[in-house]
Amino acid sequence: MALDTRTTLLDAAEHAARRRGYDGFSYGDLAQQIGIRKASVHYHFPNKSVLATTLVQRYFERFLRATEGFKAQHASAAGRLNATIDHYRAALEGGDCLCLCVAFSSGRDSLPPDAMDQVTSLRQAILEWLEAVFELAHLDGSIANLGDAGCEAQATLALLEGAQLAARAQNNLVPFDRAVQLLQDRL
Amino acid sequence: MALDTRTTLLDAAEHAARRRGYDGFSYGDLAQQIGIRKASVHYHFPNKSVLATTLVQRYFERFLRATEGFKAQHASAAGRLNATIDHYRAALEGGDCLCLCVAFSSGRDSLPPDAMDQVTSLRQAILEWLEAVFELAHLDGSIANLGDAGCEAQATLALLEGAQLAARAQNNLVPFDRAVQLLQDRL
DNA sequence: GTCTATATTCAGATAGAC
DNA sequence: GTCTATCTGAATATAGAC
Repeated sequence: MALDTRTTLLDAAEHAARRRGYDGFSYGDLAQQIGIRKASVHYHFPNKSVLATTLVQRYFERFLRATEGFKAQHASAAGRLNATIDHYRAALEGGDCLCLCVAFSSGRDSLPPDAMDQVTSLRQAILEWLEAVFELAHLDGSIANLGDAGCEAQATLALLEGAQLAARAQNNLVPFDRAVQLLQDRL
Repeated sequence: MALDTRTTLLDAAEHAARRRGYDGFSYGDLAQQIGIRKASVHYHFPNKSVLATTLVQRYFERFLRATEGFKAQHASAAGRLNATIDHYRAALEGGDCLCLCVAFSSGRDSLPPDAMDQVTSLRQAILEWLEAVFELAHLDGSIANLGDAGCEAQATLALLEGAQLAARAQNNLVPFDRAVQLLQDRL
């Protein structure tokens, strides 16, 4: 099934953004990668701000679908947290691809405000998901050594994003796995 | 005491790099900020790669001096870890300034290889410092709920760097404080 | 929808005067 | 050490032909 140009473009842009950040890819790069001219990229996304916003929106929707899947597949808090950890691990693609939230947060000042607002919303949604998981854990007892659900959520998101940075800095998954091991030991 | 131009330049560059990443500041920015022309910046640092490498080197030396201070001032593992957390908190400067390691790691692909090598070394030194702290904790018992020192070190670095990202995304220190609270509860 | 051609702006960098 | 002047390349973006 051949994808339309717009989708191919979004895929290429997302991958580039997650590897090199917002400043790190250009319309020229994207055009060359998918075999059209950069003026044609402007036909699909009139400017880079629109492209970035669309990118985060699509990423956001995918995240919501993913958590719906986790809820359907895992009844316990431990199962849902484990699935979330795997999600962040898989996003690394072996070690050189950050989650879009990390890639865009660190370059915050260069990101167009519209796109940054989207990132903030996404971040909030991730925190809410994690907080719900830890609230469930307080009921089902599937995670050891529980603290306040809000703090656990903030700490877990920080751990996952930091672990991604570490993996990327070394270009392999070992630092990620070591960083999350103590959390997984509680499951 | 008036600083020499070179030092003023390094200070401005470090601040800019930690706010906007490697791609996010230019010789023109620096020149304007300190009131000289950009050709004069090239006199002090012939190219941006040299500037970046110098920046990380200086940051590295400062980190080593900081940990020496922590060792002198705090005999317990808990005291040393708390000082390290404070160090990362202070580096945020209220919420819009990342540690150089985070700022440069996320833009890895655009960073000149020499500078990236320096970042890798710095990262390694931070991990060794944290690992030594957790090894001491195994002896002095000042940190509760201890796991393997290597994993604790990786997890702590990830937590601190992730907590910085969270604080920066929201432009205030609250997410940082919430993310590290459970760790501090163990001290 | 995609192209050529072009405008504008800005980046990193160098030569050479003072 | 700092300046003016200039080069080169690349980025975002637009106009208009096909």
